[in-house]
Amino acid sequence: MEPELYRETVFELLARVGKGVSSPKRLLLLDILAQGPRTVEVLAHEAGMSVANTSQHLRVLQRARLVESKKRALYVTYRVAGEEVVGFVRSVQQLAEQRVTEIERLTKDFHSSRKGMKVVDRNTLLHRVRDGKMTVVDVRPREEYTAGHIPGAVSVPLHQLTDHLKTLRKNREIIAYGRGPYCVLAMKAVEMLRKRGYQSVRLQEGVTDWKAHGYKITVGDRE
Amino acid sequence: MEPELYRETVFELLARVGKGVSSPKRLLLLDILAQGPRTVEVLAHEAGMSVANTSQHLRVLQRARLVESKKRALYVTYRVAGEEVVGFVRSVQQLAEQRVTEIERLTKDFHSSRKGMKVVDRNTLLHRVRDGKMTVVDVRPREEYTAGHIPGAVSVPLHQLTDHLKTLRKNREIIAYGRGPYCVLAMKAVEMLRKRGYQSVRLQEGVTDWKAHGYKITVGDRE
DNA sequence: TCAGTAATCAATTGAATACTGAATTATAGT
DNA sequence: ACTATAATTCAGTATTCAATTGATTACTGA
Repeated sequence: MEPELYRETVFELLARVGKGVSSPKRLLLLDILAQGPRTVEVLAHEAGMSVANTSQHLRVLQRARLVESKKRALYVTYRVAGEEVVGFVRSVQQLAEQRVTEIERLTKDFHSSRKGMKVVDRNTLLHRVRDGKMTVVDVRPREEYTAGHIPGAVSVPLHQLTDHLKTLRKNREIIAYGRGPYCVLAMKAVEMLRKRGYQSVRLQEGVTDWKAHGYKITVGDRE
Repeated sequence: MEPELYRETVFELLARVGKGVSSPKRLLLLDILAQGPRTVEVLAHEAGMSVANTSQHLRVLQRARLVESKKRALYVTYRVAGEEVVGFVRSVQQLAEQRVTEIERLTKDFHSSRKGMKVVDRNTLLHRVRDGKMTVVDVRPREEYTAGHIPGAVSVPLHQLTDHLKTLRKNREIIAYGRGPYCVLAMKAVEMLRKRGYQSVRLQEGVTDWKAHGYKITVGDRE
């Protein structure tokens, strides 16, 4: 084999990983899978795409060895193929946020278009919680909360938010967080709370980033 | 703007970075640019592709903000848009090498198909050099050697290798290195040396990795 | 101003990709 | 064996992408 052919073939294979993160849908799927394993159906639903399409994107991700699957009974469960993959996807996001200025602009536009939507970073959260000024609310589904959440956070899945309203005091600031910086759940929660007169802000990131920075997390949901 | 639309748009933008590294040719271009800035013509030549095609790939990379260009006189010089980009490309390569098993297999096949092509890692190099058992040879073009090379390495650009043969002793082991793990220059050099009876091996990586691991490098070419 | 050169742009081709909806496969429960 | 369900595969269509070719732009130096 000629060296040139070898190099060409290697780069072809390297590009597989790149192809994995070259589509918005696949990045979204990876973002969801970073939260924990999912079946194809659930993934399709959460990503808002058809099952067939999801399955095909997953095949691409699997070829790139970014995810792996396991069949149990009727269900095929996909998971990220290791913690390095989560880190890699994070690095794509960070590089993009840092360099692709359109993202910053879009985010600014988005927040100003729905004014009142305040965002808060990890440090601010820690300080205000320490001062007892804030209630931290985890809006993800119960299972994800159980799998790992910010210490002291209360589990209030988005669809149960209205029921939990009475337990929340209006004069206390509420900080909601979800899956990540682009988590629609958290955004909707904050919006809803503000509409009803609560002082509510959103944490800039989700649990993945929290954990990635070495902050403590709590597992389980028993008091 | 709806949260869903925002999320969708953000992921679209994130995917730009992914698209940048989703084509073998673009990965190759980035690999070359990691060595230092280049004009379009030079890039096209080194990558073995047409100028127009190169230019178009560069446009994709620029949209992803992975490279940036500067026009001076007739020439447009491209460079990686920061050290983070080099790190990112490295992380793509590492993830792929680690996970895409086909790469390992291919590499093994390649080396066994041209037997005698020995590869050596950084540690081995350091030890044997310390023992005075090895001559280290940098086969890249002079400018790249000047921009930064392994301490103690001699600059012998590939096309001048035959001229330099007389200065090399046959009973002394020669270790050649080039731009990176897939550097065709280094492979050809080793092959040529072995054909002429020299004991020659290739360093597994190039200067970029050497530097990335915090090892010292020497700049300049005056004795 | 004009010839020459580097780079980009525009138009085109064929190949690869994304998505949909229907057919197919695999498995569980009855 | 039969039905229901999860997932994959397939066929078809629309879109995007890679690469080539030739034209165009931008600049230099005579």
